[in-house]
Amino acid sequence: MAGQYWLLKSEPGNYSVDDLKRDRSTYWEGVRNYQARNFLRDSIKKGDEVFFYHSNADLAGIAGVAKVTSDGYPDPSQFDPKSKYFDPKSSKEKPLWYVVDIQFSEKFPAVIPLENLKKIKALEGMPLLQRGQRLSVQPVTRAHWKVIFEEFPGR
DNA sequence: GCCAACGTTGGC
DNA sequence: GCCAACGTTGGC
Repeated sequence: MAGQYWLLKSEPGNYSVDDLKRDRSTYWEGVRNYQARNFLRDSIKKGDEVFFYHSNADLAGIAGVAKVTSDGYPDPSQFDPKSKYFDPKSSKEKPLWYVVDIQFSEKFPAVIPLENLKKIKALEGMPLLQRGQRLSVQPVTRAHWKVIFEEFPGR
């Protein structure tokens, strides 16, 4: 199957696109929502591409692009009592939470603000733009992915 | 900091 | 299994 597209949210105060650019790669730890977990465990595959989204930021919006470099695997932080993501309900035999590895691809010269995305007719129906939606891992259709690059050629 | 929307927990 | 209470997310 051809590569799929996703949007991953991060609070830049916690981990920003600049952090990813510096690190070059990371694993997307700390997702503790079952719907998002299912995407990480079952759906996201090595080779997929993701928008790096800044949430809870001075300027909320899409900040860059990254590439997925692994399929989902158990989130190591859930087993670490010292981690803020530690989950005593999880076990190595039956892990609850998953991560994928991602690699830096591109930082946009300017964040594409959520506000601007909302104005684009062709993006209607995109999960990100739905009222009250707060899923931190979301699928992005190929059509929406393309529209965003077309609408913001210089980003 | 506010608060609406949503997810999770736990008593029954 | 219901649902109120509580906690979290995230835009503003």
